[in-house]
Amino acid sequence: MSYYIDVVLPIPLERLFTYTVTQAQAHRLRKGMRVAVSFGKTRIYTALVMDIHSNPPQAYEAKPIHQLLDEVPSVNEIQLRHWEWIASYYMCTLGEVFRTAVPGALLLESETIVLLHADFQKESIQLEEEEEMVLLALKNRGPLSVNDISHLLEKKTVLPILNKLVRLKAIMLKETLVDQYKPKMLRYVRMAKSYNDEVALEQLLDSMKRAPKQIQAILALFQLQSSEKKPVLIKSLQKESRVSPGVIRALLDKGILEEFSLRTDRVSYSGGDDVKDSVGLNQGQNAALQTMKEGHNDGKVVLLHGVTSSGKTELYVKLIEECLKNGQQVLYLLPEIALTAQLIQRLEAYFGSRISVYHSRYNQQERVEVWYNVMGEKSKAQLIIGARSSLFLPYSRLGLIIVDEEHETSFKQYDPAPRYHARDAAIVLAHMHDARVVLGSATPSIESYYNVQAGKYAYAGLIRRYGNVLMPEIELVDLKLLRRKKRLKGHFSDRLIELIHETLEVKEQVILFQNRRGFAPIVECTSCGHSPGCPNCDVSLTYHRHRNQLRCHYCGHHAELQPACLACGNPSLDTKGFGTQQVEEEALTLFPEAQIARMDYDTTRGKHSHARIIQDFENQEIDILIGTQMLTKGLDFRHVNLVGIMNADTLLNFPDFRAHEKSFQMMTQVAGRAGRTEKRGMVIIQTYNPYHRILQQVSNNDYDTMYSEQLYEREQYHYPPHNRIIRLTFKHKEYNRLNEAAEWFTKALRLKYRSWILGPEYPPVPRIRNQYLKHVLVKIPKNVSPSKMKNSIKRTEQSFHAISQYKGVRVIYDVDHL
DNA sequence: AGCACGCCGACT
DNA sequence: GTCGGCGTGCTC
Repeated sequence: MSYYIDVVLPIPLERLFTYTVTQAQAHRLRKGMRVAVSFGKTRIYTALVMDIHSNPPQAYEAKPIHQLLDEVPSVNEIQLRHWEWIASYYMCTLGEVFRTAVPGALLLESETIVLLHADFQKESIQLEEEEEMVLLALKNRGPLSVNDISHLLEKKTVLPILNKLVRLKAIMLKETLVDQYKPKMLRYVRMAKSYNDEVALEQLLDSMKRAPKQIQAILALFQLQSSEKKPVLIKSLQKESRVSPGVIRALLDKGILEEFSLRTDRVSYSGGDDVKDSVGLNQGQNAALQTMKEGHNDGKVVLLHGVTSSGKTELYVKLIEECLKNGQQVLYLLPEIALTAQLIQRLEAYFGSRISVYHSRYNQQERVEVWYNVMGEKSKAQLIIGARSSLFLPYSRLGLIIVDEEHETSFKQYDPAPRYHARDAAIVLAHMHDARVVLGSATPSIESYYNVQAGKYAYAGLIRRYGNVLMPEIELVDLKLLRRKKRLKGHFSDRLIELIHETLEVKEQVILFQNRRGFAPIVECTSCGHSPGCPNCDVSLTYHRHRNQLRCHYCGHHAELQPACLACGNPSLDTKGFGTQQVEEEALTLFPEAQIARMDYDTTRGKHSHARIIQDFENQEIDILIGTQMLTKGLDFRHVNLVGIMNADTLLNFPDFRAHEKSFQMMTQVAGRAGRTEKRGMVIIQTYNPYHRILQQVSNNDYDTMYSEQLYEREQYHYPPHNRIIRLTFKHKEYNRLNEAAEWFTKALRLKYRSWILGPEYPPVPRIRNQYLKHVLVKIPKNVSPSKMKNSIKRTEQSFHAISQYKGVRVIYDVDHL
């Protein structure tokens, strides 16, 4: 009997692929194990076994697999079911989910290695210069990768040359798997076995009378062994015995000591184990906890709606505690890596060594370690804190998922596929584990609140700040009025300046929020109106002052700022709009004594720069912190008493049906940074439109009115949460072809769904990296099942791609687009 | 996604 | 005349 396996490959292909395996392999293989398979002419991929059977494929001959990569499954059944749900719900392939879910280091790929052919007679053949270079390099440096050779010859396409050399039997090509994961090994020492009994040891020491340093080292080793009761690191022996490395080397060479290596974890908790019990809760918290538990007992997702600084974390701690006690795993999802540092610090106090962190700034090796620790149900990975990708770890006994700041849009992956929403995918995952879910926010998403109203989710509220600290006082400042009265200094109203002075005087801190980065987004010629744009993307370039540069935020293109307008030649360029940089400069002149720092995308590129700014601000080495969205993300600063929102209108005027919801959330969140201790904080919102509904709702902290007004509008226009949406993006480098293609697709959809299809429309930036874009928005009617509608769209795509002119047009699906 | 095969412009 | 561009199709 022959055996076959169906595997999924980490590439965007719809189908599974079938390979043959031997009987022995078939018996060892199980669903979820990795195998290396050759795919196509040259490549070797890591594939995942989905099925083992003995039905030979009809239309082709299956290839044998290259090798097994696992003894036990790397991916469990629940994960696979979860992946399948993601692939079907978010309209992507299982392979794309596979690629995103598994740490890169577990996905071995082949590399072509070039070797010299053993019995090649060089003299007999006349070779080209480049061919000679390759052979010489191979002779001198040994086997090389194709990449090395392309470096060597300083060109991209080297395969023709290599193929010719292969034909001449001068070289050979070999595919090798590169194992990317190397466990970190530490070097230890111990006495060689032969000296384990006392007699031998005494003899040894006697014989070493003339090597006092060596004796010193051996004695130190014994001392360390008895005091530490665990293997002794070579490093620590050296330090403890205070001998030179040579002495230990000599002992190792003589065979008196022997070296061994142990695998160690790169990521481990270094604090002590003196964790504390969770604190008592106040009355409001207790009531909320009770409600949450009832909700969970009804099998519902719980939305915890707690105003900023109301002590949501303590409630999470209680729930986590309970779960860990039952030996279950807990996942704590955060929207941004930026938040983790502060949160980890807080949670480590309770859960110490049971915490593992997982996010994209971790390197591959670290991620694999967390993966295996979760898989092995290790206690050090019982509580996972991470960004959305930590959803994919191999949990086997998940008891609780907390989605903190659930309203944050960064939970949705935008590019590449799978374009999943971590909050929603977490709820599905929890369901598969029969685990509980808490969604926490001070400003819940309309979607989640809607689910509460619909009775799908349970609701728990915390309306008071912890320690009865008052909610900040919010004051709207009318910029229009002030401008007329000439009471504006740059972008600062006199009221804001006054309050900043007051705050600085009492040594409190100020946060200024400006929702734009760069010095001035656009440069414009005042005589002809021309504004320099990006050559690859249809967008104006942004002016960055520190390098006197114009940059494109989409493709990274940059150019020097020209002294004169390129269109009309007049030296009349002017900057329009303003960003954090300009606010910073104005602040520097207005408040020369204050320490001022800026935090935005530009100042936080480095790995730790972000953490450093936060740290400095916490330590009150910074008085005024100016920043963008980053500042809204749940950071907890104790000495901030004034928050200034420089211009609320840039938020409100965003052309998007969620703009008002987002503005409310963002302003409420920034406002919440003010006054977290006894003193009541102050928030100044500067606007040209102080009677805007949303601004009124922000200043009255009136979530409910905001919700019902927004919901009403969304219902009118059939937007989420009332109707689900899918956004289709068409992409091609030819303008006309793209237009025709998008038109064709939209017409086909309209035949069936008529008014539920919007577009096609150009996005705000209609060309990125020389590719034209067009959007179509599909609203799913209430009486149509989303999965049916998705299938129908996919079928339309098939007919679409069968048309030869449209073959090269890419179609991208974004289900539940934000 | 890669990669090979296959057909048209600028050049040793 | 070739080298090399990327359009098209296939991968068990």
